[in-house]
Amino acid sequence: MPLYAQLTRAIRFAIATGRLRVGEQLPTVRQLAVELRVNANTVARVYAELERSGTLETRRGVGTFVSARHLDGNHHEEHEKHLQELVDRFLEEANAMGFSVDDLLDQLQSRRKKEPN
Amino acid sequence: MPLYAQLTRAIRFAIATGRLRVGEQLPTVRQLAVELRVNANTVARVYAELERSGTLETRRGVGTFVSARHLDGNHHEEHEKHLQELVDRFLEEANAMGFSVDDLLDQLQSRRKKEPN
DNA sequence: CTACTTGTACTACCATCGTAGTACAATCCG
DNA sequence: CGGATTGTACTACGATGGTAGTACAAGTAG
Repeated sequence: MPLYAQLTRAIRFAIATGRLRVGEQLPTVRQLAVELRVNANTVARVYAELERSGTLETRRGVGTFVSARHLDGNHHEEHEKHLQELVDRFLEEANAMGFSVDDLLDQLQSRRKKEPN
Repeated sequence: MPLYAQLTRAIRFAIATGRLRVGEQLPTVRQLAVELRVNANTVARVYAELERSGTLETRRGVGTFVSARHLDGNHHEEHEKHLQELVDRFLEEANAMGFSVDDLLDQLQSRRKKEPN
């Protein structure tokens, strides 16, 4: 998995689990780049993408921060839509492999007990 | 989505839904290539991959056929394993987006009523 | 054996993607 | 204003992936 995708996922996860809170500042593009031994541009792209999707806010000369936008109602609806799309892709793939919705449900339910997220 | 992936999926689907039965012959590599306006090699790669995974059997000079192997017990176990892997990937992605297993279950269950596969 | 049909190996080309390098622009702060 | 800090645009390079072209190999059928 490419670096930028890993980073995106990591930040999203940190926010989703509360390890990064609304308003909190993220490391500077360059700081994080050095720390991760990655080009500054790669970090910048991630920040930019997350800004487009409304999870971050960036102010030049200051830094990048966790946006509050993903708490309002509109964003919740969008989030729901993303879940639906994810499930769509999932179903399609499973379908091509010959699995039914019920198969998936069974499998998921057995996970629920093992690793309750 | 690349041609070879589309084709793979289509064949898998056809077999899973019974539109292609065990023992039945598939079009020749070249036939299908012409029909789909695709290079013969692309079709060949798909056939080869499906043979490796045990869904097809190929006999030079004769043709390619739907294998019976995917009906036996071993293959069922493998199939199960693939399902687990698929669910793993799915869970990881959903997790990175901040969804819990329960969210997914809800979403899936609402699908079950609408499009019963 | 020979002609024909089948799948296959090898190669090369083109597009796309991911990343890095460098130079630029906006903002802050003294 | 002017230096420092922030994010950003542009470019280029390397790697990978997908497809096509061509030539080959294995098997069948007469």
